[in-house]
Amino acid sequence: MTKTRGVSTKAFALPGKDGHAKEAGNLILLALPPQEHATLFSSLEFVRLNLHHVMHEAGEVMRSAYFLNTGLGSVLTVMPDGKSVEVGLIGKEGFVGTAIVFDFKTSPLRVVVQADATAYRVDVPTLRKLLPECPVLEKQIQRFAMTLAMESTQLAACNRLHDVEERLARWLLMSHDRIGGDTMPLTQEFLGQMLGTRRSSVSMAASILQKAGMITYTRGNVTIVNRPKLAEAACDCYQIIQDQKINWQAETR
Amino acid sequence: MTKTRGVSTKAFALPGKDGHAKEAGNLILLALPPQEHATLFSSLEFVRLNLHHVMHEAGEVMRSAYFLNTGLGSVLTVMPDGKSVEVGLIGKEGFVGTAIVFDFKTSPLRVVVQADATAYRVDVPTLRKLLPECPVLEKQIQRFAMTLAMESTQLAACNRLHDVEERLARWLLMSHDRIGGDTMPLTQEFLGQMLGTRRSSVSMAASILQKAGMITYTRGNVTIVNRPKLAEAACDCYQIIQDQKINWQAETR
DNA sequence: TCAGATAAGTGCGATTCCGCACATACGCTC
DNA sequence: GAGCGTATGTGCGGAATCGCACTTATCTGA
Repeated sequence: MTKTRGVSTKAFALPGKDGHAKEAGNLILLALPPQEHATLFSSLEFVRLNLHHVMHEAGEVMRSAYFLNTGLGSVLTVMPDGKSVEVGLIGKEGFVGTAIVFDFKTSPLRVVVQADATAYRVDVPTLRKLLPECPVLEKQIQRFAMTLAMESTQLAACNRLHDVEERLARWLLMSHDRIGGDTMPLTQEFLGQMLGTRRSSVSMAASILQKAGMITYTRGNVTIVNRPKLAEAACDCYQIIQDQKINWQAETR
Repeated sequence: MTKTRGVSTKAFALPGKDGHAKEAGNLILLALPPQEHATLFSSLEFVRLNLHHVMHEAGEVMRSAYFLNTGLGSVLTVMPDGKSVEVGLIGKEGFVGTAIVFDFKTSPLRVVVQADATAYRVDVPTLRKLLPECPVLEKQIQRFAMTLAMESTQLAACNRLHDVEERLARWLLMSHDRIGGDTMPLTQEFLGQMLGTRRSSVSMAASILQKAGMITYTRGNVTIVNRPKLAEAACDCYQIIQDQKINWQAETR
């Protein structure tokens, strides 16, 4: 596990489905006061989520919520014609199912797993029952929801104003930040859905980044080989989003 | 005042700066229970906001929050180079300053007034002090914040995937919904900032809509003359956002 | 080892949008 | 009503992207 950015890395053990203790990497869980942790404890189920597993489907009733430990999830707006655009990324710093905390039953967004992930899952009815007893948890999820919302507004502008190559570089950096290694399981088709563009546009852009020595890729895998150079190719949006999160993390009443 | 969509239209009087009673059109205020209304009462200041007045500047500390009665506000993501994209609209159904309720001091978004507006303004420190005594208000603002966030994700996809003409039509419909009359004070330059495109692209698109008999416009003013036809020219996003809001309004635990 | 499935490379015409510039038209003020 | 500031119309070449289709490469499993 990598650094946890200012939050205690002291992991605690929770029981997994298979009876083995698992390490919690999720930063929201790690930061909970002991009594809230104790309250949640028995309701969390450790799960492994496969690549492209759909955690929430757009418009459908949400049945589970997830605290990711490893891997990451993509939040997508899906159009009636099937086209999609990514509007947010959720890793171990966050929570999948923010709308639940505001008493909504459905969400218009799809959330899919990128890279195999591990998470603690909780049933929505259970979570609703426990939330009143966990004010810190509720507040943390709410704040994360707003952080995610702000990220989506920046991505909205980025997707409107910047070209594919810049956005691809930006996207790779954002994912790289939340994944252990330098190699990520990605197809160009998938990247097209994230960036809201054609696969062939991704192909051209990826080819340019590869020739420039920033990345290499083979069928279904992208490896970042020169991150600083990749950061130069990305638009400012990457840094803007980073800075925003840092600012907001620091801001408390 | 128009219909208030399922919320009691019984207006209540609040003292204005000039001592005269003003009518509250803001739906959140109207739906408050009497005791919360009483708590807020004396802290609200009736204000008139001029066209293009900046209610919140991106990145700056928020000093006031606003409950709009008439007119509307645009929420914008602003890029370092000055380009901008609209990511949300706030009218009398909402609240300007949602981040405050989650204990954030700043917001990365600019909120500007479109069409002259009237609002109840409250100082941020005062609001923070009163919120613990107003759980219904807090919950309502939080839910509105999420609704706005979901709207922004749909706009993100729309701005990425649809062309200027469709987006312009969509935008005019959305604004028309929240403004009393059919004529709106809009320049093409302003519309370009909303849609994240060049003024001249707006000029071309507006010209097409005018020739098709949907709108007319003169220097700084746009009038909608055939709304149904305009709705046909807009992308599905208009209807999708409408439906989402209706769904979410109905959803309570 | 071969067949089928899936991923990636490439080409092409059409379209949209870009940045920029300049001309024109409108409305306000003196 | 003359002049000025601002809004709008329009044109141009170029760049990015689109939609589509076809080829090539790679992986997988029978």
